[in-house]
Amino acid sequence: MANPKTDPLPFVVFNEIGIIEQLARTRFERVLPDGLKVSHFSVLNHFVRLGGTRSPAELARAFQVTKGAMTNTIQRLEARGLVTVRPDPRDGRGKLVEITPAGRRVREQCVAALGPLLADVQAAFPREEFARTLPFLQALRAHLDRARDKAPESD
Amino acid sequence: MANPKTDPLPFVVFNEIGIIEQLARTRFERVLPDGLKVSHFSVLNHFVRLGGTRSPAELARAFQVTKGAMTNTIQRLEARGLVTVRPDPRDGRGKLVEITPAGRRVREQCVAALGPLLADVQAAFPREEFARTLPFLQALRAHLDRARDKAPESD
DNA sequence: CTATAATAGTTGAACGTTAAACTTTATCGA
DNA sequence: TCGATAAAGTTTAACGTTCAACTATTATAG
Repeated sequence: MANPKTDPLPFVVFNEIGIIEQLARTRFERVLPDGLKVSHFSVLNHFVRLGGTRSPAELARAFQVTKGAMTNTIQRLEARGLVTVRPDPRDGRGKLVEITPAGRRVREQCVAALGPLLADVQAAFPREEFARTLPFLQALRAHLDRARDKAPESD
Repeated sequence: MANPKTDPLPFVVFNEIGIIEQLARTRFERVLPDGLKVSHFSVLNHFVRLGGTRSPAELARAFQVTKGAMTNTIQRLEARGLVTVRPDPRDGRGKLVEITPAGRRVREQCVAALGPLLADVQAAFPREEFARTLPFLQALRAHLDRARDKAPESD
C-alpha cells in the first residue's frame, strides 16, 4: 500500500505502524478472556504495575484517549467488578478509580493469554531488534504527544 | 503505561505502536478534506500509485481489513464519486473498482493536507531514524500477516 | 468577593472495524 | 456432470473512538 520508492519515508513508517496496530490488536483481543478489549486490559495492567488510585482524567491522559472514551472503559470495567469508582473527597468534580482483586485475577488471565503471542514474536525476532527500535518509537510518541491540546503523562 | 523495566520488550513496543497509530490517525483525519478518513485516503492513494483496477477482495487483503470494512469504504468512496464500481466481466461474483478523476483530485488535496504534518515529523527526526526503523516494522508486519487466515499481498 | 475561565466527567451522534451469517458464483474432485 | 467446497460481496450487530455539547465544581484574576 505504501511504497518507500514513491512515498515519503515517514509516511511509509506510519503506514506500517497502522497495519501492525490493527493486526496485533485483533490477535490479542481474539484470545482475551470474556470479550475484554485491549483498552480494558491496558487500564488493569496500569493499576497492577503502578498501584494506587487514578482519576479518569489521569487515565485518559496516560493512554492518550478522550475523556469520553475513558468514561466508557471505566464503566465497562466497573460493571464487571474489575475496578471500583468512588468520588474524590478532595475534589467535588473528580472520581477515584481503583483495581479490585477480581480485576487483578482477570489481568493475570490476560497476561497468560498474551504469553503465546509474545512468545511467537520473540521467537521470530531477536530481542535486540525490539530494543533498537523502542527509543525511536518512544520519541515519536512523545513528539506527537507534545502537539496535542492536553498535557501528556510520562508513564 | 507500559514500562520496559517491568514488561516484556515486545509488549512495550506494541504499546507505543498502538498509541502512535491513534495519535497519528487523529491528527491526519483532522486535516483531511470533507471528513475523509484514513481508510478512504489509503484506497485512493493505492490507486494513484499502482494504477489499474482492483477487486474489493484484493483491496481488503492489501490493507488487512475485513471484507465488510472494505465494502463500507468502497461504498462511501463511490457515493462521493471518487471511485467507480462495476461488475467483473470475468467473474460473476466479483467487482472492479477504479479511481475517478475526482478521486485523483481529492487524493491530491489529501496529500497537500498531509504535507505539514509530515514536515513536522521530518523536522523533528532525521531521515535515518525512519530508514533504520522501517525494515524491522516491515518484517514485523509481514510476520503478523503470515499468522493470519488469509494470504497477504506484497503491495 | 465575585465574575470568568479552566477542569472533571457524562452523554449522544457519527463513524470505522470486527465477526458472523448469508447469498451468489466458481472451482474441483469423483 | 454433479456435489461439495471455496471465494466474493453484503448485511447486521456489537463495540470503541472521536467530537461536541452540557453540567458541576474548582481556580484565578480584578
